[in-house]
Amino acid sequence: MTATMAESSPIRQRYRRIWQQVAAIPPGHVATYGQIAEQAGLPRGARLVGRALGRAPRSLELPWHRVLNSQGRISLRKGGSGWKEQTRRLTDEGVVVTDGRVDLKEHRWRPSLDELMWGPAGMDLDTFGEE
DNA sequence: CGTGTGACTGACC
DNA sequence: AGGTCAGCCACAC
Repeated sequence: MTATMAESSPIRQRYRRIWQQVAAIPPGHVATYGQIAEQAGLPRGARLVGRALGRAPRSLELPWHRVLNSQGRISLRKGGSGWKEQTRRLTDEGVVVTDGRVDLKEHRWRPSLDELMWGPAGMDLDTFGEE
């Protein structure tokens, strides 16, 4: 009972919606915390996105490195291991990163209406838990 | 239950 | 461009 309640708690559902949106960011593109929050139906939930990423199960293998702040900058501690890892992952998929900063005008993901409503074709929603 | 703390943001200066 | 600040919301103490 207790476990079931925790699994379907409101906050847990919000996390799953956030994880789904992050998983939908195409390689070579980026999104902002605020953008992911909005697409997940959580306006003003940018901080929650950061928290959700930190709590995401490793098994989901989320492309967390494609999420940047509103200025297109990496939000992890500059120069830290996470910062370097994010820079490397982005660079590896063709995103130009200059001193922890990405040009949103060039790399920002702009989902189509269909993607916003149904998610990218072929995405397995079951991975994120029951809905 | 009050306080402080962030993988945040937009408004101001 | 760079610094402050008040909202923001879940969470740790």
